[in-house]
Amino acid sequence: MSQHRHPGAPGRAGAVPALPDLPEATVARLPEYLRALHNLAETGNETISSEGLANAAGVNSAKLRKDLSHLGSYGTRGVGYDVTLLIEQIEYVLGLTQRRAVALVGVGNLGHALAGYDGFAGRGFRIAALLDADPARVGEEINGLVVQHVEELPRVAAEESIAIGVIATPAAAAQRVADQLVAVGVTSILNFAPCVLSVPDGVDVRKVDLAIELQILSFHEHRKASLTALPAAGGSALTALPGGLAVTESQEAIGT
Amino acid sequence: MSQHRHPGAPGRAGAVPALPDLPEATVARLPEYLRALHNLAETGNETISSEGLANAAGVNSAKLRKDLSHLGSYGTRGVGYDVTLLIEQIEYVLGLTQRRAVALVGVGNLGHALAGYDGFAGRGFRIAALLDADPARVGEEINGLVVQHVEELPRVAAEESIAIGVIATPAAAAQRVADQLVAVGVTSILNFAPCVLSVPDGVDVRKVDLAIELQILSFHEHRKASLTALPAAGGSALTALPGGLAVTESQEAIGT
DNA sequence: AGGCGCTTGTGAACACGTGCACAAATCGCG
DNA sequence: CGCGATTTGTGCACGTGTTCACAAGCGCCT
Repeated sequence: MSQHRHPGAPGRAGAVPALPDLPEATVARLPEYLRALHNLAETGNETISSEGLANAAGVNSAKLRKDLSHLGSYGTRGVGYDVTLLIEQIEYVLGLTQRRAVALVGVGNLGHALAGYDGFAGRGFRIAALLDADPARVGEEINGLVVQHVEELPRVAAEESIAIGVIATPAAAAQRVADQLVAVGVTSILNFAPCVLSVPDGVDVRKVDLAIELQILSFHEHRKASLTALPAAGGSALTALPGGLAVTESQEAIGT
Repeated sequence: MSQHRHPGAPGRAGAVPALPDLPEATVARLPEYLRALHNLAETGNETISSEGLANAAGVNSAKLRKDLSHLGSYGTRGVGYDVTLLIEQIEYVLGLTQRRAVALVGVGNLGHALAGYDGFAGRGFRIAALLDADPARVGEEINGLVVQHVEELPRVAAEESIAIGVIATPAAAAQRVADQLVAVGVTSILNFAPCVLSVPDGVDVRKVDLAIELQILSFHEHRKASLTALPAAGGSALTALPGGLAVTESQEAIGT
């Protein structure tokens, strides 16, 4: 039914949607656009200009247009983009038209938080299973799901057709878990453990390391401190100990 | 005091360290190298070749050498890098020689996990304060810290000389918190809320959005599925409405 | 109907990041 | 003491991503 109405099918004649292989940088921004679009839709906007959407997503408008053009975009010159249509477009490309099942391995500190994070359900994902290697944690109920032993993974994967695995274990256990996930057919892994995973070709791994993010910020702090210290030429010792420069430019922030 | 002994001071004559402004991509990898180096140090390695370290960090060895060369690196040809020295170098550049104080705002689901995350303490950071806008949460003790009301931020910032703010609030509150952080002199923010923050120039914001990571993975899943589906040339309708294609190609992953 | 203003889509220049391949440097050994 | 094995540091070519600037297209207003 109504292939033409469905967001997925590009306007072209061809039958096969054949995802254009988007630049990786573009893919990484699409979710951001999607979130901004959902906000706009909720506030009653029917169309949005590239400029407006770019602002909402925090990017350059030319970049946004180029990104959207990659997916054969459906903007109208002089008007902008149809918000609903664009949402459907992007959700199709990102493969969010089906709700993907996620298995979360490692129900420790972070795992608990992830299990309870409502941002997943709202954005196309369903946590289908919680797993842990620690028998003491098996049986615990979190957010309506019961923690199962990680050895149950093959059965769970078969039942739920798991698409994505999330690793929230300590670093020492992560590689082993990754191997187990791969063994049951998972081809996408989100790794929160601070370590490098080796996986076969065809398996995608994305890594999130909270400490790394902080360290990057630390670098910029360090750099800013060394720069502001230079003109004064005063103390290199001070560079290491920024007491409280503070408030001066805070007003600038408010102008939204 | 002891500028010369400090790892930071490059061997050159000059007094001012004057951080070379590294390529952003390099900065983002340095923490990874640092982690790998700490592992190596623990397992008793005194030196490491670029090849070895590159493997441990999951990057190309040429890239690693170029990265290290940017910070005026201290490798020895024919031998490799002195692990301890390199650790000191990188820690200096990243500004980790001083332990930076972090204020965490938003002690909900995720905030709890972050507050308890031991990866911070081990890597140069100290959570100096927990803050929340919800009076019901104020007073709660997490990991030895008592949650304070977010209005206490100015006092806390003055006492602890907060360098970095972490926002783990709902999206609706994030901009307001960011403004407050900026107002007390914080110039680096790690934002977990799914929204764009606007901050004045000179303030760095890094964003971590768990759902976005999953959506990127989802795209690749979708793409992989559409590729394996193509040879079959079966149904475009099916591609657009993937009712339950699922598992078919799962075996492919196993071939290491 | 026609013109005008606005917005998209994109060609082209530019900046940035990556990877190869090799010369220069260092160590260990005979 | 000199030679060969090894490994760093880097010049260069390439690919990717970003930004500008503008022609083409669309709707609205007169």
